[in-house]
Amino acid sequence: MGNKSTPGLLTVGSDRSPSRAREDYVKAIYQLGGGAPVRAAAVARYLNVSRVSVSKAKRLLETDGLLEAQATPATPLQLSRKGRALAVAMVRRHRLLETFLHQSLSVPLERLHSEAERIEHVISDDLALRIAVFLGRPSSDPHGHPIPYDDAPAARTPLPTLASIAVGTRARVVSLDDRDDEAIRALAAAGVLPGTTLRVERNDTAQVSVRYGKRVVSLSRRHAEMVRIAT
Amino acid sequence: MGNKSTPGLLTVGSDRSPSRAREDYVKAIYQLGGGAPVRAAAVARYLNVSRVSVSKAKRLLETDGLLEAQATPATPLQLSRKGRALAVAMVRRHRLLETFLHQSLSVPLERLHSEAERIEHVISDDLALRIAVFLGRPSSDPHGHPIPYDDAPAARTPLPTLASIAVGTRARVVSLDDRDDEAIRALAAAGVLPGTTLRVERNDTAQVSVRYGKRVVSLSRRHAEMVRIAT
DNA sequence: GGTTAGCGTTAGCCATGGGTAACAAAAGTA
DNA sequence: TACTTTTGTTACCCATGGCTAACGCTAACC
Repeated sequence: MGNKSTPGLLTVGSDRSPSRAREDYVKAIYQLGGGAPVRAAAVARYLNVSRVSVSKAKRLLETDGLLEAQATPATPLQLSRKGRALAVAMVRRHRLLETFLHQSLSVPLERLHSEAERIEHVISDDLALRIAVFLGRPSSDPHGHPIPYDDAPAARTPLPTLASIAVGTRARVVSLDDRDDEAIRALAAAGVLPGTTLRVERNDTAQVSVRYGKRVVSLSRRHAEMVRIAT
Repeated sequence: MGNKSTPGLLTVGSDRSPSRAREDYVKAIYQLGGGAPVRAAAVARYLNVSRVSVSKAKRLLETDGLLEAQATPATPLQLSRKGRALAVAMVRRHRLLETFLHQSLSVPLERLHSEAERIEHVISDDLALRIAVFLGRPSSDPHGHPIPYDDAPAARTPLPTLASIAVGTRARVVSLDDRDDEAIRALAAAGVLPGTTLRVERNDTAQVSVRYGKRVVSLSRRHAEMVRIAT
């Protein structure tokens, strides 16, 4: 019942089933580190759970062979080969689901994440593949994130965000962080979507203004930080 | 861990999350009684859980307002208006999912049930509606069961089964019980599918033989009991 | 060096889901 | 009516998920 759920970020969903919890931890570790070791406390913050819960989950995940055994308790968490494969499978399912929900069922952009978040835990890999085929094996989801078809760690070159760009620079929007409904709604309304090419007009601590074509829009810094771009 | 799971029947799935369990109980009560009161012991048998678990679930369901309050402990379980609405929504989601999985993703008939069984607990009503629209609001699922679009208790006139028919009678297959993979596979292989018109050639305690067109197939009595027909 | 902040762990509690054993009350059956 | 089976309940146990309080350790910070 106690579900604090910060502003827009990941809300684990109050419905914890055993396998669902494991998958959430594995996913979190993967998202945070992209293969690299992650501090347990970071995972706790990310998932909005106590450090204690992470500590307990750690044991279970190790038993399941999803986590590399730790040398000392303080060693950062590292996914095992199996854990990484599971994480990538989750990401694949998530992005395929988002793509399907958006393209075929017209689910609005800002609702994709939460809807996919629940379904991704219950569909089989076979079903995910069938969805991929149905969609024609799309290479990226509606938020601009690449869809990994094999278990490769998905070369995570962290692109710069719109907030980190100097005034005057031209950039192409690559992807939007999909976990914040409100931000997505605002960005979509402003026309800042994957594929859009724009130029930074202003960039101060509070606001980032961008121009594309004839239109100039102001984004809050928080929103600008959720936009990944390529120059 | 202890999951006995009888032959092919409903296997609750070891992944019990709070809401999932509630929905399974409500669905079971609905499927067994079709609106009429049901004995708790029957529910226990149907879901492969102990009577104790049902007894405990009863309290929770009453608290949630899904069950009508009982006069005496021995009173059969009866869904409340709210419980019935939930049950019908579950059935609707289940059948829409099966239809979509079969028609769009070509998931084989005998795997539809278990796949839909997991997904139905995590999709929103809005999503179910979108799927319905996507499919053109089909009136029945691949097993021949009607899809309820409103919350009407879905007039359950229990059709006779193929096993209860006298030799020589002509009948049209209306639906197949979708919960038994093995039976579905056998029936589909034998060509006994919703829509097929056939005639009963033999009907004894072990076997039921039917003819359709030039083909004559023998079905085990158990399988024949899973085929609902109209004469 | 000392203080402070952050991290991971243990102990103890709550709720949910599920199970046995045991028992009294109902329902069937002879 | 008397005996047997079925049914629902209570008392206890187990595991999972999560939480707070409290403690020791480590690593910055002054």
